Amino acid sequence: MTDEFPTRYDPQEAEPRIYSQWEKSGYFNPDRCVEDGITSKEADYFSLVLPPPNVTGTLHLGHAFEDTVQDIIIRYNRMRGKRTLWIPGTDHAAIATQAKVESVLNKEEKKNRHDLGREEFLRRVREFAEKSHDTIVKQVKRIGASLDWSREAYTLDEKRSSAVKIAFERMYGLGLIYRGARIVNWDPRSQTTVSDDEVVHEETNGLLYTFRYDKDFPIAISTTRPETKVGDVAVAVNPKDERYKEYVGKEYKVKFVDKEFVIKIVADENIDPAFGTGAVGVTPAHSLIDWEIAEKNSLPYTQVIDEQARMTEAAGPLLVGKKTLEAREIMVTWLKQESLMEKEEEIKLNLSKAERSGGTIEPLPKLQWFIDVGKPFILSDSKIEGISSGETTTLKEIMKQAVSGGQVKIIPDRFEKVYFHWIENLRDWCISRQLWFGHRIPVWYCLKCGVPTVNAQISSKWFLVRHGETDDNKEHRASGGGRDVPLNEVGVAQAEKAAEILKGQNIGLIISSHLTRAKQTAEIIAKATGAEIIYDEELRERYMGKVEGVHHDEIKELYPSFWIDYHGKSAENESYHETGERVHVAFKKHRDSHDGMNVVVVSHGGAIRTLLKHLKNLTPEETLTKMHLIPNATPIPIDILSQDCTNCGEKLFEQDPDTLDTWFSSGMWTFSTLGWPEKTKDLETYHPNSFMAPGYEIIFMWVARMILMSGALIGEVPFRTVYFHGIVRDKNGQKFSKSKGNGIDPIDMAEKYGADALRMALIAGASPGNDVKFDEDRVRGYRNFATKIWNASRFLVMNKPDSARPETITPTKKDKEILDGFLQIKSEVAKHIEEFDFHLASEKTYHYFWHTFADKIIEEAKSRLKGDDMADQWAAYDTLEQVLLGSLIMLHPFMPFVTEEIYQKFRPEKMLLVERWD
RNA sequence: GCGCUCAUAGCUCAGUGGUAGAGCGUUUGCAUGACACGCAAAAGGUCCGAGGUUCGAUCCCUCGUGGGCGCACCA
Repeated sequence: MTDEFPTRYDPQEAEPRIYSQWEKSGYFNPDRCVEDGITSKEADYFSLVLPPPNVTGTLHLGHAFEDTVQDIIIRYNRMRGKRTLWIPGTDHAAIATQAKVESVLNKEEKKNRHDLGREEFLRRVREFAEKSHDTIVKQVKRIGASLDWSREAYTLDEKRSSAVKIAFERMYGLGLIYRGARIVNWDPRSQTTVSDDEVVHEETNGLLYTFRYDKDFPIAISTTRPETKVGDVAVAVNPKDERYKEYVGKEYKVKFVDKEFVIKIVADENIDPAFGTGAVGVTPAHSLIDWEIAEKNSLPYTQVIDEQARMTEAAGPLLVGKKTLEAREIMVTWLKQESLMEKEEEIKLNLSKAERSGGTIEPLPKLQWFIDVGKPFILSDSKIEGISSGETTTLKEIMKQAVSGGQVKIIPDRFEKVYFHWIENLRDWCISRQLWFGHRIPVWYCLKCGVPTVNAQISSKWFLVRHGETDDNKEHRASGGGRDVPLNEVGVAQAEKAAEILKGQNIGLIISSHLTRAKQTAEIIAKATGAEIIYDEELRERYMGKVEGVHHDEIKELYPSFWIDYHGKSAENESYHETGERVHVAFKKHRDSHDGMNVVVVSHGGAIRTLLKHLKNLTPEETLTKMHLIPNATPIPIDILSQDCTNCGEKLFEQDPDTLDTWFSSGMWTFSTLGWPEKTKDLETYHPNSFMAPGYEIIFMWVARMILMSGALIGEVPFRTVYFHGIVRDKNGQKFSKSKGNGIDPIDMAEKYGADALRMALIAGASPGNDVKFDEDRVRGYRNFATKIWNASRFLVMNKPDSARPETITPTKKDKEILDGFLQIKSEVAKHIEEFDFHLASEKTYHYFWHTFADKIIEEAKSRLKGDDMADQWAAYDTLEQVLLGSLIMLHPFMPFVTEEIYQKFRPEKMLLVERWD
C-alpha cells in the first residue's frame, strides 16, 4: 500500500492527470450529471459564466485568482447537488488585441496595419488571437477550473456575431441606438474614438494664459490651450457675474491671428467666476462643455484640429498643418508680439489620455453611433423588479432599478455607491470604433444616397479589383487602355494576396477587362476561387491618347489639366467622363444579368474610380480630388442587400467600415453564451446567472453594460450576485504588468507548488473587494499543507487495523465528540462559502485539518490504534476515516486535485468532484 | 472638489464590542514508524494619533495624520 502512497505528493504529475479524468467524465456538464443520475432533474440551478479573458496573450495571477473564486463556488454548489453550469470563453477585446498585434507588427516588421491592408491585418490578428486562446485554455485548465468546455464561446464567433447583429437591430429599432454628430474622445494615436470609460486623467503642470482676441475686445479670457482659440465662436461668463453683465448677448467682430471672427458673449451657469478671468472662450468643436454651451445658444462650430491632432485649414495660414503643441507655441509667441497676452500662470491640470494606447485625447466633433441611455422606450417584456412589462423606461432607469430593487446583489456592498454614482453621471455611450478588429457595425449605407439601412441581410457581394502592379505603375508612367503591359513580380504577389482574401468569399464569377494586367490578375483569382472568368473590353482602362507610356511628371508639363479635368481631352485621349459612362454601362449590364451570385470585377484604376463616381453619385471634383487613388489588387466590396434602399430604391450598399466597442458584445455575455436570441433551453434554465466574479476595475466598463444590455434585450438582470474581487499585486503592492516586468505566470507557480497551493495562497488572504498582495512564501506554505493532507491520509492507510472489519462499529463518546466537532466546522465553512467569505472558509478548513485533525485527533488516536482492543481499534480508525473523507469533501472546492487524488485511494469507485457535501 | 478604502507581530495579511490570529521569518529542543514541506515549545503587538459612545473598543462615531483608489471639474 505504501508503494502507491509515497511520502510526497507530486502535484506536477497528478494534477493534469486528474483534470483529464474529470474532463473525460463529462461531469463539468450539468446535462451529463442529470443523465447519469448524479444530479436530480428538479434540482435548483447554479450558473455562472467566466469573465472572458482577452485574447491578448496569456493569463496572469489575477485571472488565476478570479478563476479560483468561481471554481470554489461552482464546485461547492455541484457537491450540494445543484445543476451547476460554468461556461468558458474568451473575449476578442477589439482595441487591446488590435493594439497588441500592431505593436508587434511595428517592432518586428516596421509596418503598420495599413501596409498590410484590412484583410491581411485581420488574418494576422486572428492568428494571434487563436494562439492566445490556446494558451489561455491551457492555463485555465491547469488551475483546475471545472468549466463546461462543450459550451465554450468566443465574443467574435459566429453565434455571438449574429447575436450582436440582432441586438444592434433591435436596439436601433427601439431608438436606443442612434447615429449622431457629437463631441467624442478621439485618440490620435490609435486613430479611433474611445468611450468616456476608456479615458484616464493624468495630472500635469500646465500654463494658464490670459489674453484678449484683439485690443478692442472688452473681456480677457483664460485658457490652457491657446491653439484651439482660433475655433472660438463665443465667450461665456457666469450670468451672475456683475463684471460682465452688460456684455451678455452682444456680438463682437474681432481680428484674431489672421482671421475675422464673430464672437458672441453668452451666459452659462457652468462658468466659475473665480477661475482665471471668469470668462471662457467657447470652442465648440474641441470641448464637450463648450459644445453643450454652443448647442444651448445655437452657436456654430469650427473644427480647427484634425484626426492627426494637426491644425486644419480653418485654423488659418499661420497654424495650418502644425501639431497642436507646436501651434500652441506659435500662438503664444503671436499673442506676445501683438501685446495681447496679459498673464501666464502655472496651474495643475488633468490631461486626458487613452487608457490603452496612452495617446492624448483630442475631443472632436464626429459622426458616430451611440447608445442613448436617457431615451424613454417601452420595455415590452420585463422581469425587472420595479419596472413592469409595457412600461416606459430608460436604460439608466433599468440600470438603477436592477440594483436598487435588490435583484442584483453587489458584494461588497460599498460598490453599490460607486455604481449609482456612475449612473448619475452617465452620458450616451459611443459604440463605434475606427478599428478593424471587432464586430463590424451592421449598418449599410446606400452607395448612391448614403441613407443607412440597419435591418438587412447581404444577398450577394461584388468586389471591384484593380489589377496588380505593373512596371508602368512602378515607374509612374501613364498606362491606359492603349497600352498592354503585364504584371511585374510585385503585381503577381499582390494578386495572389487578393485571391487569398477572395477565396473565402464564395465567388461565382469573375468579370475582367481583357488587358493583360487585368487578365493575369483575374486568372490568379480564378485559380484560387475556382470561379469562371468572362472578359469584357468595356472594362478597359481610360484611353490616354498621346500620353500612353509617358512619365507622369512629363504629362504634368505637357498637359497640365490631364489628371484634373474630368472632361478634358487635350491629349487626344478619352475623357474621364467618357470612361465613366462606358464602364458604368458595362457594370450595370453585368449586375442585371448575374444577380444573386458573388462576383469579382477586375479592372483598372481610372476605370474603377470613374465607375465609383457613378455608383456613389459624386461630383467630378470629388472624384478626382477627394477620392483616393485605387490601390493595386485590393478588393473594394459592394454589398447587395435583401432589400433596396428605402430612400432611393438603389441596390448597392457599402457597410459601415467601423466596428463596435468591444464592450457591446461583452455586455451580452451572460445570455449570448446561452444561445440568445434563440429561445434555447439553456437560456430558459440558466439565466439570470447565479453569480459573477469580475474585478472591481471593470464595474463600469463591463458590469454596468451587462445590466444595460440584458435589461434592454431580454428585460432581465444578467446575474443575481456580482462579487467584486480585488486586484492581485506583487509583493510590493505594484500592479502586475508587462512593462514593469514583474509578471508571474500562474502556470509556473502551479508547476512549482501545485495548483492547489496556488489557489489557497490566492484565496486565503482575500476578503471581497480588497487587493491581494501575492507572496510566493504563502504558496510554499500551502504546498506544505497539501503534503500535510497527503501524509495524514497516508497515516490512515498505514494504520488501518489488520483484523477484519466488524459488522458494526460502536463509536465511543470521544468518537462522537470528534464527529460532532467536525460537522460543526463543516457547517461553518458552508456558511462562509454561501456568504461569499471564501477567505474565512479556506482558513477555517486549513486550521481545522492541520491543527485539530492532524495535530490532536490523529495524535490522540495513535494509542487506541496500537491498543489491544480490536473493537476500539476499529472505532478509532472509523472515526478518523469519516473525518478525513469529510474533510476532503470540505477541502475539495479549494484544493480540488490533492483531495480528489486521495479520495479515490479510499473510494476507488467514486469521484470526489461529484460526491455530495451533505 | 465629492466619494471610497487601508493603517493589527520583523514581512504579507485575516479577524472580533469583552485587552488578538494565520503564513513566512526568528529562537530553543527533537532524525517521536504519516509528514523536516515535519513535531514540540517560545519570543514578538499601548491593534496609526486624539477625542467621543459604552460597564467595557483594536472593532462603533467624530476629527486628524499617512498610504491607495474612483468620480467630477480642469476654460
